[in-house]
Amino acid sequence: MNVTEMPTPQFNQLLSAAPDEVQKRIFPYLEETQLQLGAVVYESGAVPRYVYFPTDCIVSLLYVMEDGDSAEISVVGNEGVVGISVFMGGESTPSQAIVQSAGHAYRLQSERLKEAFNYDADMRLLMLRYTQALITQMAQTAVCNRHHSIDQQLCRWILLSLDRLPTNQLSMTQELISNMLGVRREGVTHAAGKLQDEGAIEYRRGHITVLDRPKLERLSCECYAVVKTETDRLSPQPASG
Amino acid sequence: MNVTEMPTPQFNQLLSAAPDEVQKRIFPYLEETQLQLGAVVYESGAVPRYVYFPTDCIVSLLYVMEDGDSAEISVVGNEGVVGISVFMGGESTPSQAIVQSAGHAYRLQSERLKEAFNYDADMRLLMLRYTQALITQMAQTAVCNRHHSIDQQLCRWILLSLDRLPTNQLSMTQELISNMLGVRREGVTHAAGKLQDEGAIEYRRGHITVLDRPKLERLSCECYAVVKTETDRLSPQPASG
DNA sequence: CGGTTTCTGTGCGATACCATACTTAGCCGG
DNA sequence: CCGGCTAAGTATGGTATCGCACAGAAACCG
Repeated sequence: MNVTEMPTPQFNQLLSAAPDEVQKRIFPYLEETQLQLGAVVYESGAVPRYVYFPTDCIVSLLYVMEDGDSAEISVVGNEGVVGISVFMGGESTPSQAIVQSAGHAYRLQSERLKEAFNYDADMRLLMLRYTQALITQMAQTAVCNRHHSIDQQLCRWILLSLDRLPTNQLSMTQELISNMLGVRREGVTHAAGKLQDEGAIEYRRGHITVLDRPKLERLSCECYAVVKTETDRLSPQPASG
Repeated sequence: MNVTEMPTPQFNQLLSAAPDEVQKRIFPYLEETQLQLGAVVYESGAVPRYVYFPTDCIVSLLYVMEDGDSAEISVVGNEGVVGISVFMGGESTPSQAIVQSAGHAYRLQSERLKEAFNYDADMRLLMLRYTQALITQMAQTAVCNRHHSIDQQLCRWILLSLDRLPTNQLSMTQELISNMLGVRREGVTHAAGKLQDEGAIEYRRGHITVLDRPKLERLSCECYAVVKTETDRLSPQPASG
């Protein structure tokens, strides 16, 4: 896939799996957008005017605390949508959505998704099953934060990101990763150094290349597998046509 | 409230706020149940046959890891329902639900809730808004696990429990609390000792009495307030009639 | 090509929490 | 009232992570 070209809406799994009738209704209103690294998709407490369906970008849901410390709650790629609070009925959420890996997404006016959600039972099921996968991810993040080492969490984080990208390379500084994991930058340096020594990854100034994915999976805690399995289970079957 | 008597369904806020028509449909099928401390309401990965609407008990959603370590993901009292995966469409979840404070709940066959959910848009909104509050709680748990001390987390945990009980006393051993928080029992002993020295709580063998709630709120991290505010915001207005 | 910025590596002390082992104390049943 | 059990307190040492300070190195930019 040439990342400078806008992929079609089918690259987002939710849009792709949406019922035909819903596709007819909302596809005309989808707007192609390019999301820059670090862009804030929505702010904490704000009512999002648009929801975003990523195709080749990654958006992180982040909670930023009063003292500026932060922690990633979950991550959204082309398997999902940013802005579930729109159809969950709460409008806003206390978290923030920021672009973790630049790329493209389709945006849609919140109201249009809400309509489709209320109008079509299949669409609703699709969105709710995705939401449940997201819930699993948040729950597992809580567990992981409690019990696992930075090393393990870094593995989990890289793998989750990798699953949402077409390449085996992440463009991320250790500083940014540390913000996501909610740890010090030095901690990430240390963990990444170990992974490099082990030959699992290679990195240089803002770029991580995964060399040995199986090794990364072995070094990760069980949290990655749990999230992955549950996300797959709850994902729509790839459209046969 | 006499805890040996079964409260009416109205003691659960979701049942109480359910649309009249839904109440007519499902109330006849509600079954009073008594939940013992430690009872497993549903197992990880199982498809729950019943959902539970607590009235004066507390149920914790817990994740238990391969090595036996555990962590509480969120907590459900009379403001909510245990078994959201039933209407979210995923059927099962990787977490476990266990009774953290004994008491009563109404149970309902999962299918009946699912029907009501699909049948009635207001009911759906009610359940989804509650689910969003639950999501906030999980997200905040993740953040809290990452950044806050055991002392702060204990305060948060006591306050969240207190909000779901009619008294200012919790019947909990430090051992159980440590399982919930995912820390060692000694850590809880230490933190609880400090809170007692400060005059915020008093405890003896399995019973914690809150003496100075405002102090507890001050000693807690911001996480409690965030969850409380968001839960209140998303809660149904108390039925006027 | 040289200067500047940004990213990464390292060292050091502080600390919160863990693991283990053991002791003390409260509660309950006989 | 006395044993026994379980809950809670304490001691010691180890380790992961933090906080801070700074040094080296790669990319970038005129």
